[in-house]
Amino acid sequence: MNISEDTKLLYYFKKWVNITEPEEQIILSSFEETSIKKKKDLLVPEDTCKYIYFIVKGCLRSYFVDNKGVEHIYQIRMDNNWISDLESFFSQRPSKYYIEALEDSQLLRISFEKLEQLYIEVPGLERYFRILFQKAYVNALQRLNDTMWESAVDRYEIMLKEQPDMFQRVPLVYIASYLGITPESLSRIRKKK
Amino acid sequence: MNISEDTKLLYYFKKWVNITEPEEQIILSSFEETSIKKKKDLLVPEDTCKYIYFIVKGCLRSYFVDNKGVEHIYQIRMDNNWISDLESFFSQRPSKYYIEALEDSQLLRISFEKLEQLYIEVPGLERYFRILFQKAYVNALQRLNDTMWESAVDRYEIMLKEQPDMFQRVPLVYIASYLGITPESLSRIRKKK
DNA sequence: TTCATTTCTTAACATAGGTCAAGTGTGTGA
DNA sequence: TCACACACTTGACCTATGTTAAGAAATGAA
Repeated sequence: MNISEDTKLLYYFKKWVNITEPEEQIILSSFEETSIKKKKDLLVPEDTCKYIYFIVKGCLRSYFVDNKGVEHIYQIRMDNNWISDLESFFSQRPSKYYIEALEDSQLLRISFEKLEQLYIEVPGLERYFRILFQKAYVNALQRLNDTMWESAVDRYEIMLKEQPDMFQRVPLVYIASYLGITPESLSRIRKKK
Repeated sequence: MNISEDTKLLYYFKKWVNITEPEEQIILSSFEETSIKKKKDLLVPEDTCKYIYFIVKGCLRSYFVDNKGVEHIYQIRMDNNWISDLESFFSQRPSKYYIEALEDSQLLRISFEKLEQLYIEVPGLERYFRILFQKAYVNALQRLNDTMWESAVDRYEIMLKEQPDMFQRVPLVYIASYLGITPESLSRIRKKK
């Protein structure tokens, strides 16, 4: 693992919990470096999600395909975020989702078994992930409220304000799906500005 | 704290983590019993949410009021579930939400400070809440997907199947709002059956 | 540099669900 | 036990967004 990658990961852990020197080594040895090319899948339906991934650099989406064959994106994640199918990962049962790279991406991954072991060896990480999921849950509820009660126009503007970088790196088709609308609608919304 | 209440709370902790005898005592002494009458508020906007509540028995909703004065319910919780405004609780900043009792309810509450202390005294609880938030997050994403991609009819049917008890105890106006539709639409959906 | 593919836009039309307004029951507090 | 608020329904009409279909613009591989 090179310097920039491990300092990045540890930096994000240390933002929320104290990690000792020896713990740092245990953590670093539990993660594996991996990379994935644009348009390749990290996970496909029916496979069990074996890892949680920290995105060192890159961009990925997770989506499912409904019974009419339409793709529905529920997450787009970029640098310094985590991506996985937690439902499959924690139950260790087959996933319903795809995770696909939208850019060539560098990742750090940890397996289910290693993470369980790490929680025991470095109790601070249990705290880190408690806080991470807590925040993720609060964000998901906020996004749920927006989806239920804000118009497509307002959701677009919220996203434009809160994640402007996505509009630089992600095709609008995907952003439309993430917003819960069609590409045609997004196009109309953008035209009105 | 009476026997049925404390066994209930500990039962739910023990479902996911090991708790020793002395730890049980620490936990029980950190929670306070409280109760609330139907239609009373546990939390109102601008107040900081001081507690997380475990619902021993009862039913509560949390909602916000938009700038047109319309109420939007984002959670309805009944027996053996937790309720709070986590955003306000964890940041200890003013809330945007109401939490209101839909039935006379018995609760166990723990304050922010006590919980932080408890995480240190009983590390297993850090694990318990990590797992709790993890599951809550996965559920919130599932609900988000349903809201974005399923029709109102399908969402109604999913809810009818997964939370049939709510239909026995909660007025349809509130269920409609929770589903993200108007009471009129819910009425029409039910008529078609 | 060119062709093919992907991405984005536009327009005409369709529809789910919202809005407004007017009911009918029904439970509960005076 | 009366009345009044609350819960729910119904109908007419409206609007945001979806659907279908076509083509323009941008991107990238040969």
